[in-house]
Amino acid sequence: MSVAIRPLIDALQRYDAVTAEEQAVIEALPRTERTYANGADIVSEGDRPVQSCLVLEGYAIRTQVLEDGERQITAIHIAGDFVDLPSLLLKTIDHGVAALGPCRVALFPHDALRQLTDQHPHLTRLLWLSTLVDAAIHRNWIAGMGRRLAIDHLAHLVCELYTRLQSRGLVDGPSFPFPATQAELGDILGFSTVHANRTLQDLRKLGLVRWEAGRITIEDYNELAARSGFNPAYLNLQREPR
Amino acid sequence: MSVAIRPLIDALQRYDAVTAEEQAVIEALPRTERTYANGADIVSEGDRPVQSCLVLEGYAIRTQVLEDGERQITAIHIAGDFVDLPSLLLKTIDHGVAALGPCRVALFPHDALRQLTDQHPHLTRLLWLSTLVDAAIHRNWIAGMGRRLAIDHLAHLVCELYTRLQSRGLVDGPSFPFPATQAELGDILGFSTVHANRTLQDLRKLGLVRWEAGRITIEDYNELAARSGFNPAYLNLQREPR
DNA sequence: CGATAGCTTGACTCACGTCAAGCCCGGTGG
DNA sequence: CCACCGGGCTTGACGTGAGTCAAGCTATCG
Repeated sequence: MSVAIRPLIDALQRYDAVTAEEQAVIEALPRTERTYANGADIVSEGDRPVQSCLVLEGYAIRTQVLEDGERQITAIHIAGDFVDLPSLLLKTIDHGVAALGPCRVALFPHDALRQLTDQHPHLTRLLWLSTLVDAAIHRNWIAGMGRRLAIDHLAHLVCELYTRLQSRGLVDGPSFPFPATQAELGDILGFSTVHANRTLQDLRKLGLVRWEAGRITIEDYNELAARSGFNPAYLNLQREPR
Repeated sequence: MSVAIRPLIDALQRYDAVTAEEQAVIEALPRTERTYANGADIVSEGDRPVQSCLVLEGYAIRTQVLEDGERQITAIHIAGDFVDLPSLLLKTIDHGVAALGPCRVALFPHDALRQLTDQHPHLTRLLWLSTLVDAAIHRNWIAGMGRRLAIDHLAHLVCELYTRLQSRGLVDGPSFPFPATQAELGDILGFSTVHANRTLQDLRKLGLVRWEAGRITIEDYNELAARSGFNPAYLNLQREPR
């Protein structure tokens, strides 16, 4: 039972030391576990959730559906990410959360989390920090969408995912699972499905990545990072007093 | 002296009641005031700030410069916004903060803010919330850049700015100051300068906005909001227990 | 062994970028 | 007072990155 929560503690440990007492506080949090199938809604747009959702295994995405029915994915969350923590304070949620591939999550009631923020300032800062890193990732997506060519935007995304997964021990050498279809890749990057396909092929032809059967393999990280200007500093993966 | 800090308290009051005691805590925070000229750097990319910056008057922007020298503006901050609060926890800052037009700010040392987070959980939650609203704004920019036509993306921005300024009492009827050049508008929306100009003209020709001499006047808010799918819910401007 | 979801390709269109020139206006200095 | 300058705005001509439409292909699964 206390095993289930490990991904969160490990994620926070990357930012700053989490004391044994703080770990016990996290492990004592009431929670329920749930598994969602690929594509299932975890939180629907417009809900007022009374609990927050942490990814234990797999991927969750935030999605926004626009007036004309087009969809934009605004964030990708990996195991250890507290996807829906903002709903603790942001009462109105204007986007949905869905499973990308099969996804196991833990749900924490808001009152228990709020109590934690009343009693444990350092843990609160670490949770706050995790939402600030999400915002830093958002800003990098904005820069990519506004100013990068399609191929470099995609290259940057691959570097970002690789680095985030790697920091949690979720990669196999240069390769990691990523169960998105090309239509979903388009929704992530802001491309049409056709253009997502062509851009992927361009990266393949350059010998930079392989992407098949729900798995990405990086063939030349240095070139990917160089051409897309990827610099992992914004992910704040160094341990510092926070 | 206690007047200077009013914009922050007013901003937080929009989210939830701030008690007299909490107001006193904010007013007691040590701080210095500074004024920057149009375009001046407030925080440079790569700095490790030891203080956080609140906008008192005018506008501040976050900017990211890409490998090829192109610039993307990733956020616009108005009076009452705690622009640089993330640097309290996010030790590595991968973007710059600059003045858009003349800008007056207050600078708060990090150790005082950290102490506040140790002692005042409710205030901490409100500050946290303000950074969560920033992230929600980022997600809407992502959706706009990825999925909206230029003209609707611009219309959405105008609605967003108007609503945020209005919630702080910073508009004159349908009109508000906005000292960006068209080149800067392009950097905000991810357009070339030429396209920013043409898109603006399209909005003008439709009779939806006027934009002259550093001032935006909304001529038809309903149509702007309708065509761009603007829904202010994500700004979380209702008072709720947080 | 169809059915279906996902991938790939080609042909064509269009939104937006680039390049280049001209205009307007306020500021500066002779 | 006027010539000059530069920043910002506007316009036209043209190129290109990405979208759309449509079809065929491939793999998986009941």
